[in-house]
Amino acid sequence: MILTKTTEYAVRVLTFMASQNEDLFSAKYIHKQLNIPYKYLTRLMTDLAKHGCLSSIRGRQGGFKFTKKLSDISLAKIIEAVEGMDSFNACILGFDECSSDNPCAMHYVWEKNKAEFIKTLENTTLDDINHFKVTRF
Amino acid sequence: MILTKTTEYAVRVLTFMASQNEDLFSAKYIHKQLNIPYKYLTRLMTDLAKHGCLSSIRGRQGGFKFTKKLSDISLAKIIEAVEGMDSFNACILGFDECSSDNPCAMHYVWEKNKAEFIKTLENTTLDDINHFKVTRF
DNA sequence: CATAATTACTACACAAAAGTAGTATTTATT
DNA sequence: AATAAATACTACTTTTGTGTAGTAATTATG
Repeated sequence: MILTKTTEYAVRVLTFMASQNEDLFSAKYIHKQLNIPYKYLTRLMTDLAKHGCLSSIRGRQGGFKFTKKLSDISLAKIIEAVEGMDSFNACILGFDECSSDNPCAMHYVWEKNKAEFIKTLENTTLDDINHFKVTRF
Repeated sequence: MILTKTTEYAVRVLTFMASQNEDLFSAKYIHKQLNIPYKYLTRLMTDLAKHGCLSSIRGRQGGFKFTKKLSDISLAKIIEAVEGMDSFNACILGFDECSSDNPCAMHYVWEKNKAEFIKTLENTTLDDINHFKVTRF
């Protein structure tokens, strides 16, 4: 597995929102559009709001919206908000410390791919993704 | 998360065995050396044997050993035996089908890294790893 | 002011992964 | 033949991630 289910949801929600020409989105609406379990989704979005990926507005006619620029929200930030980037920064074999000085069996192999991947996650923002071809959320 | 805990164990066990100048290894010995829960380990190793990564020898003085060449056992094979390479081949956002024709939001971003990573997993064998610097198993 | 529609919170239920325990089976040693 | 040491199998327990349910708090609308 690469991303947890919850992170999948988070990315789908945020990229979807970014792709629509709307300001405010209710959890109910997103639930219907993306078919993500409603209650689980509300908790996730509240969480994303707490981590600064979104702003939430309570009460009737409330919902969620971006207040940050889309170009300031990277995939790495989203992942960090949900499962944490440690999933990727940490040693792939689970050792507490792992470095070129004291490497695990996969250190060398994973080193390069990891650096590339993390760089991509850090450099790719919702704004970038908005310019890609995406046919499903 | 990249690899499941069980896959971590599998890689640690096999790379460790490959690094030692021994023919036969008991689960008990590996448990002591690598500090992996004994019962869980025996099940895993039996499983690895069933998938052809190892051969098992029952009875007193029994144990596990390689019968294939180390250069024939790739990381991809090990992962396939435990969690399955689908973890990596499948769409990173969990869609059943995902292609350049019908891409998810991360398709483009993950495409290149994924290809690289999988190629590395397929091309790197226990024999290769044996030639790397590894200080911990 | 009452109601309705929304987010926020809390507790529980379910499922999958990880770990534990006990027994059966096999085979070398005595 | 009996014992000991190993793998093989099966069932159970624990932990974690995912999903469900109900209620509280907030705020626009009538």
